[in-house]
Amino acid sequence: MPEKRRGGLTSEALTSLLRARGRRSTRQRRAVYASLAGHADHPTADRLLRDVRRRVPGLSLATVYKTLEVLVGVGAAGRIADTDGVWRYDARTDLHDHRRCVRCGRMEDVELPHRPDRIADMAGSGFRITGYRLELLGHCVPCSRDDSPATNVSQARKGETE
Amino acid sequence: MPEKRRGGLTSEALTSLLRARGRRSTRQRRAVYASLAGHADHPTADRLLRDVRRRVPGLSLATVYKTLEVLVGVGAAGRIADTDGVWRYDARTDLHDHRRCVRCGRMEDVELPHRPDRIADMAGSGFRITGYRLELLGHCVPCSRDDSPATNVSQARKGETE
DNA sequence: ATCCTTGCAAAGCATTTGCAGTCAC
DNA sequence: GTGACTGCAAATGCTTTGCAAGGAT
Repeated sequence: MPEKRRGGLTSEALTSLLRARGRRSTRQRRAVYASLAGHADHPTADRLLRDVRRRVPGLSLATVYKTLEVLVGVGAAGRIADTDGVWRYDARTDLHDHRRCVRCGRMEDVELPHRPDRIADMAGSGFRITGYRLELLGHCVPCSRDDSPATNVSQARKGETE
Repeated sequence: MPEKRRGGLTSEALTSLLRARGRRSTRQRRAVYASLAGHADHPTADRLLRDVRRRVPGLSLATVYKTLEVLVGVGAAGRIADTDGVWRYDARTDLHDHRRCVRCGRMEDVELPHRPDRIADMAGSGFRITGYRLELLGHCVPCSRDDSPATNVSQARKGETE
């Protein structure tokens, strides 16, 4: 389902960005970025590997991780700690929130009507708030059709209590 | 700093709860729970091990994990996925939010004035919201005194982009 | 021709699991 | 006495690291 550009940088823009930061533009990096930008959800490194390998056969998982670190470093990607302890990546680097399906583990962007600055008031007793992280939990559209097999149940293995 | 009961169940109440659920009340379980209930922050399994070992010398990390699983199972504790991918535990099981110091990694409870049901409106396009997770990020009081050495910098190692 | 990147394999961590001995009931 | 629990050690799964060979500039 992915592979369609969903915004993000063009291949050339990515190359410029990398060079501007003293990093090289390689086939692997362009391909990983293209795949990431093509995902509306927030793929894990492993997911990206399987995806990109169709175009770059020899690609290794270590390279995916190293590449993602570079992409995050130059500001072309963001890294999100999922509640199941796995890193997820995102071609969007602006502030936004997420929603995660507790059944299949899928994580998507959400546009909240009010990105509250009110949050700052929530501090309390001297804590100096610099940001926050909001994750909505629930059931995504496919998983709401209750009996259909979960898209990717394996990703939902560890639940969170709270 | 910890070891003072901060609410939570008495030793007897914990024993009753465990028995009611068909589990046994052991020295290890009571000690782990007592330590957990004595923490205002949200300790990791490793932190609890170091803490409880002062009272129960031979305690193993595996037992701490198994115990925490049982405590969560009987509703005596909650488990929170930290943004650095490490599990943290909490003797509070009611709904509440957290704030985390981005410098020392310390995570504490926050009482938000409005535990919004507004959140439910944030759904969008068929996503059925069942809950959410809000984590305020910032600098805790000790870490706000900028030059003081961080309480526990090691816990802050992995940052989050967003 | 540099020296940054890649891919492999091995190492690191937090967490989980298997199993014989031990303890709560 | 029995079966659940403990502690050790080994296994797991994700991520990182070391290093020789390869590729971008």
